[in-house]
Amino acid sequence: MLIRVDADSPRALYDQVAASIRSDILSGALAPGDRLPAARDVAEALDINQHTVLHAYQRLRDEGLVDLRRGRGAVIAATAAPLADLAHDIDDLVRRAAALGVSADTLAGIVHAHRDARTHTTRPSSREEDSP
Amino acid sequence: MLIRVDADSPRALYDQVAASIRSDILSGALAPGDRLPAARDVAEALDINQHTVLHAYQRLRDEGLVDLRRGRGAVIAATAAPLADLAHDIDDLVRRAAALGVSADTLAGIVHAHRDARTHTTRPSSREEDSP
DNA sequence: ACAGTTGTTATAGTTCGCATAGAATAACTA
DNA sequence: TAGTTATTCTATGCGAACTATAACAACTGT
Repeated sequence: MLIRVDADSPRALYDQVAASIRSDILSGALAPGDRLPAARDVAEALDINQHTVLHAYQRLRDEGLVDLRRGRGAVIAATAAPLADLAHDIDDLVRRAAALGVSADTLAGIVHAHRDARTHTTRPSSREEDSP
Repeated sequence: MLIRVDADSPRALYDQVAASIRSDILSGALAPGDRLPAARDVAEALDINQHTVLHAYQRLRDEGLVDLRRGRGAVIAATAAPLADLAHDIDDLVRRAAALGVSADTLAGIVHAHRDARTHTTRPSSREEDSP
């Protein structure tokens, strides 16, 4: 497995590291039980700070994707298994969106907002669209 | 239409405003040709700065969802039409992910990373998972 | 032509998350 | 016991986000 980050990207470094690992879980390159390299090693290899890598690891832990135990390192959690099941569906959606001219960036924003999709409040407070 | 923001959310205010409008386009509450309220008015109603609202509008313009012209205001672009076509698919995916215990937040991260899905580099650089 | 509306641009200050650095500590492995 | 690795702490620099004011340019309606 290889983690890539782009210092020029507007995206936070820790977020890029986490995304990179998520992708590997999604593609099956990383499976439950597999061990991630030590944060120190990743940091050195990418020439970034150890804390930044650990930040990514801790975020993945919050998402239930990895288990962290000091002395033992970071291990892909069993909970991560369902993620691979979504791989095909996600790829499909992204592809279909792209065909419609909707970027993955925009699509991600929509998915992100889908937390309160059911409590969505579109109650009209003023009229702006009544006449041609 | 009603725009909601949460000052305590870790998400940027301008991003919340943009997401709120995107949702309304997605649900059909806003259609091409519809006019958004003036940035000044939205800012006053939400008790935030005018620039923050305009930042959201400009982001939506970058995504091709709205047209901005001074003196005339912000209007939903014709390009935004395909977005509604994705509504059902997105809802499906989010629901399926939730059933698997994958949060919309995590899902959004994955979709976001799908920009370089085809040039993805999982070339092994070291061995960590060869034996039990 | 004129006044009102609305996005655009500019400047400036505050707050806060991100990233860095160094160091000490606790849990696990061999 | 020695080595590995995540955890926690303090501290600093940087930039994005947000705010506040103000002037300006394009468009609308009268």
